[in-house]
Amino acid sequence: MKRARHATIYDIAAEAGVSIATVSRVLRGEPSVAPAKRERVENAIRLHNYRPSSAARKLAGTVTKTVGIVLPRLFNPYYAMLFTGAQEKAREMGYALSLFPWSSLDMESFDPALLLAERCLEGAVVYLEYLPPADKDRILHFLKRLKEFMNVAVIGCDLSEYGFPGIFINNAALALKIVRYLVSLGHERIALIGGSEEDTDPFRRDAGYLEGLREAQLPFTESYRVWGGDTPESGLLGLNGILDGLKPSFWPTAVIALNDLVALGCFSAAAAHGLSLPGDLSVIGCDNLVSAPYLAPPLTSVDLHQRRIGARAVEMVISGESGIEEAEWDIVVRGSCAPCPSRG
Amino acid sequence: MKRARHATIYDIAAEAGVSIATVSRVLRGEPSVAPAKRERVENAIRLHNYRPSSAARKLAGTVTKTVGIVLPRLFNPYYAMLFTGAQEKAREMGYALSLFPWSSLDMESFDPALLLAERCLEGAVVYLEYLPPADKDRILHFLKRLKEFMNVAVIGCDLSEYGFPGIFINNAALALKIVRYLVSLGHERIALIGGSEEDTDPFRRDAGYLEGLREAQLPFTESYRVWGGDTPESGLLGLNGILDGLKPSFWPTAVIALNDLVALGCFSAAAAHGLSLPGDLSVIGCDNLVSAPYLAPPLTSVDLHQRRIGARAVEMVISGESGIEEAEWDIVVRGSCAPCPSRG
DNA sequence: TTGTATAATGAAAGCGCTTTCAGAATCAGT
DNA sequence: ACTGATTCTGAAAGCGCTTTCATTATACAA
Repeated sequence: MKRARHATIYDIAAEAGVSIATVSRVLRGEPSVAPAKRERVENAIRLHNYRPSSAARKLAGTVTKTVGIVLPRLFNPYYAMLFTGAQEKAREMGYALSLFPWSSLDMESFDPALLLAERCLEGAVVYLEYLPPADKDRILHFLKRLKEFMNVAVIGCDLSEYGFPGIFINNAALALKIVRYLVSLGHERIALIGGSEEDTDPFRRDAGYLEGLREAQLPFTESYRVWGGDTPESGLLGLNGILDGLKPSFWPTAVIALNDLVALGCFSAAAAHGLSLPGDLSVIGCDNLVSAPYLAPPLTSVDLHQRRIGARAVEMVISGESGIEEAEWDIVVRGSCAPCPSRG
Repeated sequence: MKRARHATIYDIAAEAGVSIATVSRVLRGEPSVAPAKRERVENAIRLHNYRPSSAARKLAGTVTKTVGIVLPRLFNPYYAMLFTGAQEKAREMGYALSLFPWSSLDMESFDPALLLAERCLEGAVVYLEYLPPADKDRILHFLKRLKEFMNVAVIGCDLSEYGFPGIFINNAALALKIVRYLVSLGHERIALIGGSEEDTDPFRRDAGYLEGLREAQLPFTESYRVWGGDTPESGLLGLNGILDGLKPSFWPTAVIALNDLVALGCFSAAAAHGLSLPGDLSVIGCDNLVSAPYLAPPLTSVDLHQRRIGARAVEMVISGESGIEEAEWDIVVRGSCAPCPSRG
C-alpha cells in the first residue's frame, strides 16, 4: 500500500542516544529515568512525531489497555449513547475501546470469532437485551469462553446467575412504574407494544406490565399486548393492529411503547385513526432520545441514562469488578400522557 | 487480569505435527499445502478453537487488513449510518474497521495521535463536513501526514485540490435543488437554518441557496438565514429567532433545515407560533432518518444514501483509488412541504 | 534409470515493543 | 577510602505471527 516508514522506538533511541529500553521507560512514564535522558528522549519523540505501535505494544505487553464492546445496530441512537458513554469512560481511564458491531439483535450472527481474534483485549462489555432461549447455550458458552481470557460485563440483562457481572435494566420494575403512572392518570385500558415473545427474562417488561395490571385490578387483554421490533414501523403496525381489530369503545387509552422510535410509530397510527394525542390516547416511550422533547406532543419517555450505563460497564470491566448492578432510570414526564379521556 | 492462555500458532503446529510456517499458510489460505496436512492443521485449529492474534498479525504482516474511520458524534444517526455502511463493506472485503470517534464536530479535539498510534491501518476514511479556515492548516497537515502512511479518503467535503480523494456532498447543488423545489411550490420567502458561518466550502449549502434565490429573482433576506448546530434545539432556537424578530406578514413560508433533527426543532417552533404544517409553513430536512416518515407531517427530506457513501469510501481506501466523487442524493417528498399558502 | 522442473515444507529472521536481569554509576555511611 | 544500598541503564529474550530462502519430496520427461 504505502511505503513510508513510521519512526520506531529504535529511531528514537538512536536520536536520543539511549537504549530502546530507556525509551520504552519514558514512554510508559516510569520514574526511574534520569531527568536529562528523559528530556532527550522526549525531544526525540517530538521531533519525529513518534507514536508507539499499538500492535507491537499489545503483542509485547502484559497489559494492553484495550477493552471491547459488542453492540447491535449502532444506528439506533440508544446504542450509540451506550457506546459514547463507554468510550468516554475508557478514554478517561486511559484505555482504548474497540467496537464490535452485531448485525442483528437476534443472535443469529453472534460471531465470537471477532472478539476472540482480538487477543489483546483486557475485557469486553457485551450488550444483551435478554437471553433468547433458543440461543441460550450458545451465548452462554461464548461468554464463558470469553471470560477465560478477559474480564467481561454484560449490560442489558442479568446474567449473574451464570456468573457474569454487569448492569441490567429492570424492565419489569420500569413497566410496573409506568403502569402505575398511567393508572394514576385514570387509564384502565393500557397497551404494551414491542418486545419479543420469546423473552423470558424475569425482569422483562411484560412481568411488570402484568403485575401493574393485577395491582390495579385491571384485566389482561390479550389484544393489548403486541410484540414487535424496535422501529417506528413496528409501532405503527402494532398500534394499527390493535386499533383495527377492536371497535373504538375498546380501544386502549394508553400505550406503552418499547422505545421512543416505536412510540413515534404509535403517533402515526393514532393520527391515522383520528386519535388526538394525548387527549384520546396517551403514549409513553423509552430511551429519551434527543428528539423526544420535540415531538408533538413532546414524548414522555424514560431516561435509561445510557451513557452512564456504558461508562459504568467499562469501569467494571477494567477494574475487574464482579457484581451485578441495576441500572437507574427516570420517567421524564412531558406532554404525551394525559388523564384518561373517559374520566377526564 | 486473566491468566488463561490462548492457543498459539505453535500449539497448532505441534498438534498437527507441522511447522508454524505451514500453519500460517493454511491460515492465509495459501494453496501450496498438501491436502493431508491442511486437514490436520484445520482439525487442530478447530480442536483448540484457535484464532490468530490480530496484534501479532499486524506486527508481522505487510498487509493488516484493517482500515479506520474517523467520525464525529456517533449518536447522530447520520454518522452511525455512515459507519454502518463502511463496516459492511469492510467486512465484505475481508477487512476490519476500527472507529475513531471525535468528540466534537468543531475541530478542537482533532487528535491525530489516535489514528497514528494505530500503526497498522492500511487506510483511513475521515469525515469532514468542511474545512474550517481556522484549523485548515492543522487539518491539512494531519491529513497529509496520514497519507504518508496509508491510503486516505475524506468524505463530506471536496479536498481533491489538496490531493485527497474521497466523496463529497455537493451541498450547493442540493440546496439549489431544494430551493427550486420550494419555488416551484410557490414559496418566495425561504429560510435556511443551520450550518456554520465559517464554512467557506464552495459546495456549501449557502452557495446553492443564494443561487436558487437569484435564479428565482428572489431577494436575499438576511434574517432568513440563521446559523446553528445540528440538533433539534438549534432548529427550535433558529426558527424561533426568525419568527420572533419579524412581524407575521414577513414570516418565511418555507424553511430548509440543515438536517432532520433541526427540522424537528422547527416543527416545535412553528407549533409554538401557531403555525400549522405544512399549511402555513413548509419544512424540508436532510438525512432522511428512520423517523422522518413518522413525523407529523411526514418530513420531506433528502436521502444522502449515507450507507452507500460509507461503503464506497472504504472501498476507495482499500483499493487505493484516488478520484473524487460526488455523492448522489434524492429528495424524498413526503408531507411537510406544501404549496405556498399566500398563493394556494 | 537419470535429470530437471515443480511443489511442499521448515528454519530462521524479523515486525516494534515490554520486561527481566545483571552490570554500571551514584550515593550514603563509617 | 571502602562497603553496601540505591538508582540508572542497556543487552537480550521474548510476544505470536508472516515471509523469505534453502531444502526436501514429487513429478514428469527424456
